[in-house]
Amino acid sequence: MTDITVSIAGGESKTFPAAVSAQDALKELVSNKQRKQAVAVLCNGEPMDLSVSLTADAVLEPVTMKSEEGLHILRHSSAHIMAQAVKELYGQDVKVAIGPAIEDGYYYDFDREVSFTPDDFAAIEGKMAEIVKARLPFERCEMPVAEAIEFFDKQGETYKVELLKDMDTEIVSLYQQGDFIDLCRGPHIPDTSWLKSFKLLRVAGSYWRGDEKNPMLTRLYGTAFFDKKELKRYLNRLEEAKKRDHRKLGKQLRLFTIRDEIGPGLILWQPRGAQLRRLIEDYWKDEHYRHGYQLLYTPHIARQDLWKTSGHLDFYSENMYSAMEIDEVAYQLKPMNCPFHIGIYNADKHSYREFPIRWCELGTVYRYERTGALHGLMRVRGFTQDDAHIFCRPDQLEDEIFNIIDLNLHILKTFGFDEYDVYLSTRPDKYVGSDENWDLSTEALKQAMDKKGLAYEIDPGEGVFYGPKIDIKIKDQLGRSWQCSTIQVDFNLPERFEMTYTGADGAEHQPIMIHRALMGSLERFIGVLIEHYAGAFPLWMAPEQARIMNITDDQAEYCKKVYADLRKAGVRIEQDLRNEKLNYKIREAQIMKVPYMLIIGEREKEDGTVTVRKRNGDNLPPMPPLEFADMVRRECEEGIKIA
RNA sequence: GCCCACGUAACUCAGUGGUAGAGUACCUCCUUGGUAAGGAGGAAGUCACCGGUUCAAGUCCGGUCGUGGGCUCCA
Repeated sequence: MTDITVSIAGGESKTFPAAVSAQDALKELVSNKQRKQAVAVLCNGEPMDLSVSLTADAVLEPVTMKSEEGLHILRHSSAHIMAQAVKELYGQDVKVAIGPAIEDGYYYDFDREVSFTPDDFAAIEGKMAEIVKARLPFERCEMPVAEAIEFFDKQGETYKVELLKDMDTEIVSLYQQGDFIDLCRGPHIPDTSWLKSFKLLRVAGSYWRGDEKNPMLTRLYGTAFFDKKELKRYLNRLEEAKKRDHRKLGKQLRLFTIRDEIGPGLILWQPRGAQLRRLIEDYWKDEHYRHGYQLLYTPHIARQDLWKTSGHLDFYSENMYSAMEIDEVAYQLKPMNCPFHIGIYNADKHSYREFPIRWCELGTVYRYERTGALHGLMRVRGFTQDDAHIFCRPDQLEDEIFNIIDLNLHILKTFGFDEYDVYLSTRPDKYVGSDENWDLSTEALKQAMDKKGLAYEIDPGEGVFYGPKIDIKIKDQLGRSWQCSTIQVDFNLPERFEMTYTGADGAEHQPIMIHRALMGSLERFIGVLIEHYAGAFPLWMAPEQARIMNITDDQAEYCKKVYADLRKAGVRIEQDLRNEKLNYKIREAQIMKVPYMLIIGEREKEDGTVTVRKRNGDNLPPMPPLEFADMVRRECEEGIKIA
């Protein structure tokens, strides 16, 4: 055992006997210097896999360098170094705003007359490398807010001044490396040389404090890692993710297209995409029927008065398309399906004995989205919700929520998603309905999730004004999480539309209404599916399950017969009988991610068989065509999970 | 909507003021080849749209539309 020399941010170091643990050594070093925060430890000159951060209460929290928190600290420091580089390069032209670490990296917002472009990256990265090489220590100091305001005001850093003015503490901490001093809570790496590998990634605009009334700043995004290999792995992952991008695959696999002459945010489903969608829809409808739902169809427009009654004109008009006049009456495109389902409810008188009523519809709605928000299939202007409305009595609420969650998770699982983030959004400041009802239904949502064993976070005050809700987000390959499922209790519409049922007591009561969508919208869900499977869909939802191909023209007639037989047997098969080499045909089928290729040469023709090549390159022994059809059927049945 | 970048053939992209290009796809011909691209030829573009600068604009400037990365919002 050798003695250990421990160094911390600011450059202090001390040698301790080997018997002292690094943690204790550090504690002593830190307390001696009365530092409130420090991070990272150099032990005998080598980085140890340990760092610490001290909270204001001087509680020592060891953090491994390789941990999320260690990485976070590194990236935060990298943001400071980037800001220093920018200030050194562009000096007085630039005001700094804020620069936190985020998932996968960090950013820093700048205010500059001329925006940055990726062309500036090389210069900034070069300057950062110089700063790293200079081994500048990160030094912490504290000062009263008033003093800090004066300090930053003198330098014209108006954003820092604004931040300081909003702070309710008396003392703030500043961090300095080289000549660059930034308002910061810390902690940071001991000195700039700790930043071994970093890269600027992109430039984007963002509003000061996220408010579009504020000035637009230029945001530089970057990332940093403890070693170059990890950075490389990260950049490779970004490349991989790009290859899975549903917009790229959607084009390559001929699933959907968006065209200027049709309009932005409006999806055209090509035959393969339409096939995929139909398979999903069929599965969805069958599963809903099995779970006691009834299917509805409703129109796309309704009289404007309907939207007045529903409150959409008051609360949602920004998202609605302008009215059209039909026989001197105003009509509007539907942004939601609910009022139509309520129309169906109100067409009859109802008894408590009918409940729960579960009505579902693949309902296409149109919502105005700002051009900058549109994104492939993920964010569009016309989309089809897998909508349902459940009408029930208060005592049925919890069971119904449970059933919905159960069906929800089951359907997500069938599509291969078993990881998601779940949020429970509670009563906002402005709301309708009684407190009693809110408490009752929030409790019902909680109970149902607990019963299902579903872990969730609470989003306080984020509920819709008409009721609490559960949101389930699934993550795509780029790490973005997409809200798909949503379950919302509604106290508003039953009231507005004067919905009633006759209770056991013979009196009229108001039903509880639940809105829910499991996939959210078919567009978004299919977008997520494309990225999830990188376009290589499981057999049961593959638009083209098999492609038959001949080696020479001599097998063309046999191929046509097998093709016809397999189509009749329910296999989604296409044929490639072109005068091309087998390699060429396989390559094309491979690019289109067709699960099975049926290869037909003289041997297969003689024996009346097909040779099956799987998408992964494996071959199955030759088999009669109908045996292949059975195999496909069995594999599909395994894929479609029925609950 | 806002900031930045981009828009050239069906697709992927080159082309920095002087006669519109490549690869793939498509069509024709040759080739009949057993597991990821055989060969030759042909057709294909109002360089997103509108306006301006210039002897000359795909290229420079302005506007419009669209796309991408973000901000905001959301299924």
